[in-house]
Amino acid sequence: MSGTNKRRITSKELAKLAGVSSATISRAFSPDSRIGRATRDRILAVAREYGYQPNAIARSLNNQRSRLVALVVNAIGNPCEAEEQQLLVHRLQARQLLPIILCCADHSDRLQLMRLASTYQVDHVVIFSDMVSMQDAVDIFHTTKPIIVSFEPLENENVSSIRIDGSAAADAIIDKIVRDGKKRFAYLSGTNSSWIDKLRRSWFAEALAKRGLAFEAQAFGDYSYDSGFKEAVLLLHRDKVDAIISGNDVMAIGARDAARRVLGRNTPGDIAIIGQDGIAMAAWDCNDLTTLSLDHVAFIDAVVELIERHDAGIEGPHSITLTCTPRWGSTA
Amino acid sequence: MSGTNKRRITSKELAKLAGVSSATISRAFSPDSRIGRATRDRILAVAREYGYQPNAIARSLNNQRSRLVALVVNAIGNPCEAEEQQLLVHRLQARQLLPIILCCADHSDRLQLMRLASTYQVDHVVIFSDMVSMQDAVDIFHTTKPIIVSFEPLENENVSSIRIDGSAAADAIIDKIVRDGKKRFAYLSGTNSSWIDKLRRSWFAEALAKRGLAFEAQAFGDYSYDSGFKEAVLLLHRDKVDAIISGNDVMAIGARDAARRVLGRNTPGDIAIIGQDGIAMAAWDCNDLTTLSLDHVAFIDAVVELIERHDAGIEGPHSITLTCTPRWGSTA
DNA sequence: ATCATGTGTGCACACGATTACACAGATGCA
DNA sequence: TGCATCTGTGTAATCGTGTGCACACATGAT
Repeated sequence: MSGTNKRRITSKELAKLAGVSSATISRAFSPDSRIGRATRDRILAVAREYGYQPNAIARSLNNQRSRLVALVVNAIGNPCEAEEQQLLVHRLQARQLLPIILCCADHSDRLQLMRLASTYQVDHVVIFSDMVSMQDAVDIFHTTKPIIVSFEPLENENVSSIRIDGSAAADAIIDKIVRDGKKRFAYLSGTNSSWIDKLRRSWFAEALAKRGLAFEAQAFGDYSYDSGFKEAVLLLHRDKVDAIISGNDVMAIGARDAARRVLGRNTPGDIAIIGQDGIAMAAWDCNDLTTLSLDHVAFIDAVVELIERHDAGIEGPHSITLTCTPRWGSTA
Repeated sequence: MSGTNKRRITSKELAKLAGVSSATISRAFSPDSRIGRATRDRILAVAREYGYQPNAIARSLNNQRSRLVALVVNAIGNPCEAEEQQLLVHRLQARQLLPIILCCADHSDRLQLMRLASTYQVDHVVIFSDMVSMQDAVDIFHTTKPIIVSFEPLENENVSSIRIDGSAAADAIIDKIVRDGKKRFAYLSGTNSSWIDKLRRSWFAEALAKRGLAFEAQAFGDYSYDSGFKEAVLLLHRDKVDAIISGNDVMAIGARDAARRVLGRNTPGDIAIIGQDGIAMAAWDCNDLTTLSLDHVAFIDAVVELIERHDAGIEGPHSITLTCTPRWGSTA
């Protein structure tokens, strides 16, 4: 019984064992279907005895519903996304949905991967990555009717999206930095020019413009600690800035380390460093980062809400807007 | 054509469009099957035109191979595992295998989740979590013949495992700490008593025993930064230890912060702090942790190797052993 | 011309479940 | 009793592919 690798038993075989038809087996496993109380109990007992469980692949084929959800992410290790991924996976599993992770550095590989996932007839698609074009996604997943998307809105009946508004929080942060006397601002991008990167940058750019200021320097990293470290050295040394707005928290930590270690500058006195995301690590004692943070729970609540509407078959593209708040630390 | 949500076209419909039978369609998509060169080209052209792709669910049902792989993990955000998860996901995808993530805090929920995944006829199972009993795993996945397992070896024809040996590295690390004059050692566990936690602890315990020493204190965290911080305060204040061996790197960072911030102690002078895992963050300038590290690439190579043997149908339980090495930082 | 061989295609069934439909028996009501 | 209604079960079709078998045709050797 335990550990032996017999072939899995099928519904037809179980039917013979229980002295019923395979249709009745199926009914015993469907919560609300016409079946006698006694019959169901007997079948479930026999099923337990022989370790029977309905084959989800066969069921999916018949149902036209796979209960699989594709999650397209930039990276699994990346803390910025990991916390949200973790939450979402839990929420999905509570709804008996299984997440398939699609994660790819290269662009054409990513499209290939999305096509592969689409052949598995996934019921929903959640796109965390800012590297994928929504139009590509729509083209590939045009059968799973609406697709759930973070960030990038697209005028398409099949796309629901979550919009993020960080302008008020950025304004509050810039306000404090300016009052502290900082004058030369730099923006440290996470990618060359993704949709979300431009959006985040614009919040701060507008806050600066309102005060007659602008970014005096611009650097491009790749969202990693190392790139934050390296670019910060350049910004501080070459451009002599005294405030760095980073595209995410991890690069901000790298920048802080660079300022402290390589150039002997301290925050917030010599230089202000601002993160974005509000990951747990930002609040660690050794970091204590000032950051524009998004409520991860609210974000995932929104994703789940969109998935539920999709599941319920409510028509039309949906959109939910979330606003960010500042987290005040000792780096600004 | 783009973004419209027509129903996906089936092989039978495409057959009609291309003027062949559905069997021929199938053959056009199977790399080595007897089909005329010209016919295949024509079919592929028509398929591209109508956006046809074979339905993987139906294929899985027929094939008895789903090309799905279940990954059982403790947490997605957890950096200790995330780097390996990331690597593995890439390697799987290169082999056209799709990873399903199973991630659960609660024990009975986890079993439930594994049962759910098993109904999807996953081809392989990789268990990263030290919280799941191998016997449970074997019972649940007894149809997917061998299952791939990290860490815990189990005498079972269906289980292949990867063994980790950190004894030599632990010995080298203890050697240095003892020479530095440290005398009172504490072990900071990540879980109450998981298999891997006991194993890791034993490497250091033996190294101490060899020198006539032993752990004088023991604390239990949960692999998180916060628990490392909290438990370290107790260990340093109550037990007056001067060396802490942590079950992973993240808790070690928490312990270091606690020592520095709450009690004003510095490493490695006042106290030695040792991590385990060798995650990228350990090498960040702000951390520079001394840690017993495992080569993640080699680890994932081993996992993939086991999966390939499984795929190739090579019988028998397999096992691969990896050895750890020390990473020297400024915390010991 | 005959036969062996090889190539390309269609037919029909299998994979393991769900479900519309039909039907037998029980129940209720007049 | 006669008829309508409801309950529980079986039959058979269906979901979309893959593949063994049969067969038609082309090729080549004798």
